Amino acid sequence: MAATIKQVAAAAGVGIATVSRVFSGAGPVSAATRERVLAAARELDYRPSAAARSLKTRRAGGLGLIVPDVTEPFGAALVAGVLDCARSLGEHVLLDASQGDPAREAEIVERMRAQGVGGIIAVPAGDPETWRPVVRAGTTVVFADRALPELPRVPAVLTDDASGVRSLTEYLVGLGHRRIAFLGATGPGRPADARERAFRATLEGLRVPVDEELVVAARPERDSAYAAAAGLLQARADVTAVLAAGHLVGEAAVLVARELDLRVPADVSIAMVDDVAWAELCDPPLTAVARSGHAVGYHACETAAREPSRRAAPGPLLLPTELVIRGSCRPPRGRSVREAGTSRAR
Amino acid sequence: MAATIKQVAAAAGVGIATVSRVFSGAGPVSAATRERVLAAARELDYRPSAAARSLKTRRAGGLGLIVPDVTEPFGAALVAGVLDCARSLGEHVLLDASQGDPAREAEIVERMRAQGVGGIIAVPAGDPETWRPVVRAGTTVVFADRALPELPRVPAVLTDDASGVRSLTEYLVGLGHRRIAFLGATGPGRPADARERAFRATLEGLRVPVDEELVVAARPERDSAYAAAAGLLQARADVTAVLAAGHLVGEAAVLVARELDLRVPADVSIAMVDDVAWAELCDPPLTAVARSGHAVGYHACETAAREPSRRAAPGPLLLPTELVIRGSCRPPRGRSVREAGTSRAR
DNA sequence: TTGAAAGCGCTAACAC
DNA sequence: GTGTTAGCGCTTTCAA
Repeated sequence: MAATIKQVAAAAGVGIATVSRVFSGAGPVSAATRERVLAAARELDYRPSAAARSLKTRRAGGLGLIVPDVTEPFGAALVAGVLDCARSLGEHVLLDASQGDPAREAEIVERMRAQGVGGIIAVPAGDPETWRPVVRAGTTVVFADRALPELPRVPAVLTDDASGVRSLTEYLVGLGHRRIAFLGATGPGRPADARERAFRATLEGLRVPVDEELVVAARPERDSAYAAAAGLLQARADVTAVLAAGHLVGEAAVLVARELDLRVPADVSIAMVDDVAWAELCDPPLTAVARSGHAVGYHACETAAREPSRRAAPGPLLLPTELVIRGSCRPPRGRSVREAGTSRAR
Repeated sequence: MAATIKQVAAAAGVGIATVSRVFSGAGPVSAATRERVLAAARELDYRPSAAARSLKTRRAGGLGLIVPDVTEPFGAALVAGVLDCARSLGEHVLLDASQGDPAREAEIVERMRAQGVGGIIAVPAGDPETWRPVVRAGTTVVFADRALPELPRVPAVLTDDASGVRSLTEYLVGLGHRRIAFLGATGPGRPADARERAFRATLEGLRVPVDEELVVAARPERDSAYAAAAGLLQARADVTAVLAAGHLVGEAAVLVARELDLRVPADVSIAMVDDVAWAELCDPPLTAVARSGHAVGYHACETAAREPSRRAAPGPLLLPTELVIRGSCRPPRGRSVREAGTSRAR
């Protein structure tokens, strides 16, 4: 169906090598010849075969992109970032979703390798064994939004969640909160660890005791998030603030508070990590830690395209987060900011 | 780097054709030989080259997917649907975002064709000329979420928006509303036409006059949506209900109502098309027309994979929508549902 | 500056 | 059942 290089060559009255030179941009071709070739090609609707080219050059090109779930706002933004960067690089992208399942991820990686992608950008599902052989085989791999400690040599682009959680925790404590619940979001691609550690560390730094009962974790599903939030808020009416470590638990906290007739922020303050669209639509709008999935994707793609040799020093690239203060947090009932400040001082 | 079929053949002590038979699944191979080949392949970490295969078979495989924006909830769901289906088909997918720009779309299509994809699924940006040559060249094309009237022969998978809007309009009128504002969402991939037409038709069918001043449209950006909603609600305090034809205008309506100190649903009822995550988190939760992007993507992918010959009769596949009633709509002030019913009868 | 020719790794006839 | 062989469309020496 499609025209081949041979037909174009014949039509233009030149050798196939010349046509190849015109299209691959390499090698010298006289302007006149180039014109003739281009005209013939246009006439025949010729389109160089990517398959043949990559068979010959042994690099197929294209970037593989693996995210847990394109439906998650952060994942979608990450994909958009990669797409934007790939576009400027002239690369195409192969996308697949791992659902955070290592077995599925392994399959996807396998297929992408067979496709001959020039590099893979992934939010890794967790199993380092999936990646070790890939890296060893020389395929460029860049981790995004999550790194695997077992593979410190693989470049990674992350958001600085620890600092985001620290800011948020300090903000809450500064408002006067002492009994702050931490709703962790573990699961695929998102072990609560970093965020939870940051929460604990900040509290300790501020000399606020960590109430273990108030640190809970949910799997990344609505049900689990809801159960965790409900269990927490029902059992402990003395909680004055909830720090949700992800938008799913944030959503759950808002819903549970409403169910329990807890007014936000009069009865409980709520804040979360991930500034998703609805944070602003909530009533009151939710204070959140914003992190840019687009930036993560864009930088990951840039890194993947860069020559491995001229890459930045090892260690993940940490992108900043931003604390967006809206109306969902207030000093705990019966205390003003001032009193809170005082009580912190003593 | 990677092992070739030749090396595997040598290692297994067989001819390359045998190895090919084992991996392509075609042709008879004795169990013993197959085992030997598989073992050798595993040993060498052999992976058939997709490039060589598609060069030979002249069908590269893979599906191209073009959406306006992966960041839109509906678009993301559509992508997820395609991914799910492609996975079960054993196909990979090439993704790109057109931003609803025909020129960009044309570029993307061009690249995908060069890649030799087996079919393209697209939410078309609007220019039929992009698609005509593709279709003529014999490439499988399936439109999703939007069809091009100029190309009636291209299979399409759509949601039945007209019926969704009709249900919603009837619901609102049934509640007693007469001055219903329609906030259209035009723009990339989403001409308000179908929804607006359904709105008008339903109103007319119900003998409710259409107030032209209350039918406005916004471009699919937050600013434009907000401006449209604000202009409408400020100019016409007598509006009792807002039907937002998309989640962006829905969001704008909620925000503007809050800004204007309009209580929902006491002062205005609000409902929208597209049941996005925040609809349930709003206070009150928003009544919405749900349509499944996942289903659209899944079916589009199935259609693209099906033999063109054994495809269903022409005409788009219409997927159902569902009216999800929540708390954001109520009879207009000073009227009960009963009165409203009465007034409708007269 | 251009053309001829040798494959890249694989599949599909066709022989055995 | 299995091996041999002829390309698929392209890039890339090497000569001319």
